[in-house]
Amino acid sequence: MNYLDELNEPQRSAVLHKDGPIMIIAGAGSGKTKVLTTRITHLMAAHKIDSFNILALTFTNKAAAEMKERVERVLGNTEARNLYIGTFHSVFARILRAEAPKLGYPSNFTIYDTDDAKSVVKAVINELALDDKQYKPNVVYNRISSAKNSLIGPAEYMNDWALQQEDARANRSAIGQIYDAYAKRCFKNGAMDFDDLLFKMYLLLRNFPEALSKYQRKFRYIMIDEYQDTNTAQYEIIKLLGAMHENVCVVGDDAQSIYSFRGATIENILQFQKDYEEVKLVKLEQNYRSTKNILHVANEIIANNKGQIEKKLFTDNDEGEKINLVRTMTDNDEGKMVADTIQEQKLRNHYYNKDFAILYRTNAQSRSFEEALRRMGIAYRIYGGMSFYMRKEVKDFIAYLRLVVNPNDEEALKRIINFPARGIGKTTVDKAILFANESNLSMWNIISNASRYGYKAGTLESLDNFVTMIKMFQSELTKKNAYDLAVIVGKSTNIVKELFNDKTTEGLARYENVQELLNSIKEFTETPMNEEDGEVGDKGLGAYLQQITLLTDADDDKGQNPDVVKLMTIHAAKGLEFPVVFVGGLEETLFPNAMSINTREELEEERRLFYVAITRAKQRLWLSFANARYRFGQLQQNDPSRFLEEISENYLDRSYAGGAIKSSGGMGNALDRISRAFGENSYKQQATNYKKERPAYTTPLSRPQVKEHIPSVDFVASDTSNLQAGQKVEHQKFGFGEVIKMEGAAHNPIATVQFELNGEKKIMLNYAKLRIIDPTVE
DNA sequence: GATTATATGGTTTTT
DNA sequence: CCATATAATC
Repeated sequence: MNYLDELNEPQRSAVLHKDGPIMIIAGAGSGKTKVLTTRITHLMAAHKIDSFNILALTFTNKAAAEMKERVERVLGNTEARNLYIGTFHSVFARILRAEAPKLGYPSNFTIYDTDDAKSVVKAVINELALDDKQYKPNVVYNRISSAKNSLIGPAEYMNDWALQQEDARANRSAIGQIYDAYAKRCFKNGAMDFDDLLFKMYLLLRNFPEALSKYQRKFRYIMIDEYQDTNTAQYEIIKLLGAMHENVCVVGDDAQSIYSFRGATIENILQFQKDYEEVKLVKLEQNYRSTKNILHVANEIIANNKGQIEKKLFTDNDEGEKINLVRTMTDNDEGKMVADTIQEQKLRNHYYNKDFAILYRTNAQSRSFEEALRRMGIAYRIYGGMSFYMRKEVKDFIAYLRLVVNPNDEEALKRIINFPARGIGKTTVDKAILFANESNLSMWNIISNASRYGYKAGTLESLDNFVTMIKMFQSELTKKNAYDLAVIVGKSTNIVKELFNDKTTEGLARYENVQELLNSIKEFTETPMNEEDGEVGDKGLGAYLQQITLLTDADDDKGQNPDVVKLMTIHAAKGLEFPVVFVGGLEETLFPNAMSINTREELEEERRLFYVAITRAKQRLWLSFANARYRFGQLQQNDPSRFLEEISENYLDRSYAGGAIKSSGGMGNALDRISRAFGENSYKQQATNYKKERPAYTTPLSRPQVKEHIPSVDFVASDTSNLQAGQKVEHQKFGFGEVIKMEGAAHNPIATVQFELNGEKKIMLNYAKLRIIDPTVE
């Protein structure tokens, strides 16, 4: 049991606590995952608790996978496979799938992602003949979502006086009606949205005592990660599940609560102690992650929030360096500064790409970082934003698969009934939807009996062909695995062929995405699963679809280059750590965000977010802000973030001008003077606020003027040993061009290239990277 | 009914 | 700036 030796005192007491409720307040970097995994291990190894009886819920698949892996490693056997470790959503989806009939749902129900759900909301709003300017689908969806997260159903919503008042004041009193129609539509479609996975789980446990007792008996030990981010629905479910054994262990940090917009409430932490007679409380306050400087600044920031659970984070780690604070002129300069600095740090301190993370408040900020990194040839990966499964071509393909599994899935049907174009247009579809609503049948039901509904002969034929095709797929459902069936779908619908024939760059990318999708389906069918007795642990399409919607692109790193700089929002970075962290965009209106400065609660959440960002860093931390940045396509001036003023000056190093150019008197100043002369505002700002400050970081002028060229996404250096005159090439900086002549010795070949943007250049092939565009020369 | 041109409006964060 | 929605045209 030597795993216990690696723990400090409070950690060990948390692990050794076996029965009864326990709450662990775990500061940033205090080893909370270690405690959770060790506790699971200990329950199994020392107390002989059956792995089937342990439930651990996390917020991300990644966290779940990591926990499982760590338990497995310590245990040294495959017992960990039987643990129920997963996200709230995926674990509940799995349970709901088994129990769906109780709720009147088919067990192959579809899971609607946010896009699908909003589209249903929109359709419902139109059908109710409401104005979508007044009832913006986004707004309505958010209200429905938060109602569900508070366990308020349509009927309760319409009877809730406060909610009705609120909606009436906003001139949106029909939201309850929309909610009702939306819920009914989802039910008819055999679909649940993300929030339903929680809401229906709650209803299952509340309304079906035998189901409740079944899962209460099964989950003798329950562990909850990131407890500060649970919402009412999650809280009530945990309470129900844990009521029999009361072996509930929650781990959280009130200082890192950043999901209140999703209904999370810190109240759950305070409430937890009141729910049980005696709750053991453990505080983990030793930080093993960051330097003293970084931790000090983090503590300093968070101290500005009122009403926290008292704790004092400390570390035995080194002092470390001061925190770098860099001002740049624009968001593009900020990107360049970060890229330059990464380059420099790699050389100076021997970091790899994977040691760096660039964090930001909003997804839109990734652009300038991305461009700068690409220009410097630094490998990177953006997490979040548009995920793979949200891309149009991928969603279209998946819509076919969804329809095959669940023909009542109207969203899927609408998506592909005329894709690729097969002469079933808007009029036809609208008519079908109308019939469907009138008769309370599914749209699929209408079109598969189209002859009864008075369609014209031509339309009827198109519909029949479509229905026949889908039915053909369905007949293969039980005979073929997910991959084989997907291949048939791809072939019969012509999707793959059509994309293949599209030779534009985007078309190529789309084709590759669909291929990647097929690969992932193949991988799914070939990977053995750890399904439990009796459950539908099959390799069919239904099983595949069930998991896919709950994946985010942060979850699959497989097959990707592991040595990359990581870019993500601060929200997405929660729970992660990196040797070197850049936090960009520390400006008023951006961070804190303009949407979140109206109440103390909102502002404090922004501050916690900043706290989370800082505490991701292990060794070095850069904070940056730009005088001006593009927003909505327009240059916008911003003041530096108020949070920066909360850091004491002696922990900051403002001298850092970024990358190779430490400019205290050279280029930067000159450029600064120029920009002052140009922009009155920036001048004023500098004169008032930044007298003492270093010049803003700007791109050095010393390099020859090169017309901007952003390398292609797929830029890879080609083998140029046989390069010949006449071939077309791409250079990372100079852009596209044609080789005019070859010269130089064999060991040092030189190509003269005529570039479209930058004229004739001599390129030494031993050093330059060229991508050959057409390898064949006539 | 399909394809193309123009308008509009939206960025906070996510399972 | 970008993506999607609507209008205009074939």
